[in-house]
Amino acid sequence: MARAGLTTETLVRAGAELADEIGFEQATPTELARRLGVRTASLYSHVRNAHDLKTGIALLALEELADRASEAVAGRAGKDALTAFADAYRDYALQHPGRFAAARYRLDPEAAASSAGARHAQLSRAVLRGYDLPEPQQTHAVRLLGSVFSGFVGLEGAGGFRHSAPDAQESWTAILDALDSLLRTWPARS
Amino acid sequence: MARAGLTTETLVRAGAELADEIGFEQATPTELARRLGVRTASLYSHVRNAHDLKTGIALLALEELADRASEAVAGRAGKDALTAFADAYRDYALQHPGRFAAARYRLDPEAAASSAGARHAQLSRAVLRGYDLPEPQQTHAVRLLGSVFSGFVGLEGAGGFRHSAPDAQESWTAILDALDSLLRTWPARS
DNA sequence: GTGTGTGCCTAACTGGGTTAGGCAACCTGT
DNA sequence: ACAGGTTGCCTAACCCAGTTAGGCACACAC
Repeated sequence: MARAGLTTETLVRAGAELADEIGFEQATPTELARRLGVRTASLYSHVRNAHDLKTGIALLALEELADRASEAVAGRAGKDALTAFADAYRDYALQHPGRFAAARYRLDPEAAASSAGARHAQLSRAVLRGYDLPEPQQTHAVRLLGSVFSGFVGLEGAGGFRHSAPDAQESWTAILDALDSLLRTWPARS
Repeated sequence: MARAGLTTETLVRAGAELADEIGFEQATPTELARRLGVRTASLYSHVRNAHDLKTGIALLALEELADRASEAVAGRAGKDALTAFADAYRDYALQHPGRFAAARYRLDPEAAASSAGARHAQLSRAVLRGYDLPEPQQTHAVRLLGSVFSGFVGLEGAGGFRHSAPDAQESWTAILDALDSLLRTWPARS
């Protein structure tokens, strides 16, 4: 019997493809093994268990997302940077729904530490450089941006905007305009 | 053997409790039956299957959330209404994490139609009455609010703000200030 | 007290996740 | 070219969740 040449890397990448096709939750070891033409038990030489596999996919997705965001922000500032950053995020979610769902998978502290989480935080702050906010407003703004992007994309993916006009793209543009305007005039403190 | 007096209603309410205690995903028919001192198969006289049970919990949560939001918005306007609405949403999520997760459960169109979805949409628009935005800006603003609240609460629940200062409450307040200010000066169009 | 309906049961099956242990394909050195 | 060890993938087995079919007995209606 020919060896399939599995590695942890292979499994995680194939798992990510699978997640994009059938959904992150449905990307089980059993289904993955089926796709790879291999018995389920064979996966367990390369990943500890199902959770481990999912964690691997999540880490891959976070890395890819950070790569794209980083590419988007490079050489841009102000609203340009904000828009490019936001679009990188949303486009990734639309092109890779399974991976994006994975990126929201709850990581245990150990996995979280080895994740691209820190890069994401840095990138958000880089976007805000053009707006010149003092601490702690900058942290609040980072959290606002994270909330809006994650919330919008989550709702869009769940079909929340599908059955009402205008379409999601239009709202997305308007919301980015609004955020830009907000960041330029962030209220000092009430 | 004494009858347990199960009904669909009982199961859904017990399921909601269970979800709050151990998580929505973990609130399985098996575990629910254990809690109720009943065999798993016995549940199937009252709910069609596991998905049906989860849908029931989701509908309950959406109803409860709409009740709270409605109560919060009544008799308030402008920033008052915005804050009360937002807090109702967030407080519910903090007090009932399982139910809140259920509220984000993907419903099939039939269930969605019978859900409190329409009430939620109405309530968002009611909050915005005080800000007097023309269409289509109002729709964009509704979607922005939905995105921010759902995103923030989602990130907070996932522990996204737990390991950095300042604490989530402070950012929440700042973000509501910022949103109020944004809504009062929403950019006409670029 | 008897009959009837139905609530919860037992039994059995499907399918996913996981572990233990074995066989054979590959690599390494001669 | 071949013998050694290594290791990749296998078979076999088990557990646990979800689900269905069918039966017993409790509770109410008379």
